[in-house]
Amino acid sequence: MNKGEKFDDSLQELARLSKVISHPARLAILEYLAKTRTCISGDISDYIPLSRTTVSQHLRELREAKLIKGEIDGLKISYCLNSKGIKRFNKMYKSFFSMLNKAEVSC
Amino acid sequence: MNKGEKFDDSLQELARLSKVISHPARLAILEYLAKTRTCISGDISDYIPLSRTTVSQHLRELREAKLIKGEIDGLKISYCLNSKGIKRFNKMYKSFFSMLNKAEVSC
DNA sequence: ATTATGTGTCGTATGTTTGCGACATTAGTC
DNA sequence: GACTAATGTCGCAAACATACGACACATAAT
Repeated sequence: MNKGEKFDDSLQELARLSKVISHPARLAILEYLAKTRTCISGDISDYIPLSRTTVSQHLRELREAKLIKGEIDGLKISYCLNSKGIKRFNKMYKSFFSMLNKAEVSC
Repeated sequence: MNKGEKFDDSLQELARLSKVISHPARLAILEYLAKTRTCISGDISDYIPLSRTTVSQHLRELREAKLIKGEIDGLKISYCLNSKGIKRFNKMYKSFFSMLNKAEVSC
């Protein structure tokens, strides 16, 4: 039950980040931001078939995971990809999976 | 609510696979199988601080996601990495993230 | 100062995941 | 056949995630 103790930190962080991208809405948001590099704000909820409230929550999770950034710009908020955070995630992902790929499979 | 309709198939599948690796226990199992290429069976539950039942459930999820294979070998079951499934996952992951990395960030 | 607009946060309902003990199953051993 | 060992499956409880309407908050326009 003592989650903090049971598993290796790096496994826990990779798990945490994977969870963030484990929802189609969040992937769709990232995809949308990649396409419209103009970092448009929450009219993302027109593009995605979910209520504005729900989209806002997904945006928060993405922001907390440092996969996107949000900048206040007058009335609107401009969201965009956080390439630093994305690269960090990529690095963790790669190092885990290259370990798996190096392993010999013997069955 | 009609999950099947809302999002693109490829997003949904990437989300589904990401969810599988979004738990430290499942990552720990994969790591263990990579280290001990001898594909040892469910004494994984000695290595991981969870009950045998719980480990067995995680193994099932990994198997259903085609990230591992299990072969009956007399009384024991030999689990090992499913490199084909892992590669497939890697491909999906890469194609999504290379799209993100190509995007210009404008804020 | 009132109103309209773009947002975020709270509370709540409903669904999903996690973890586990108790039971079932199957393969070898005596 | 009865016994043990290695597993898997069922059913429950507790924790967590998802979705949303109602409300609160700011900024800008009138």
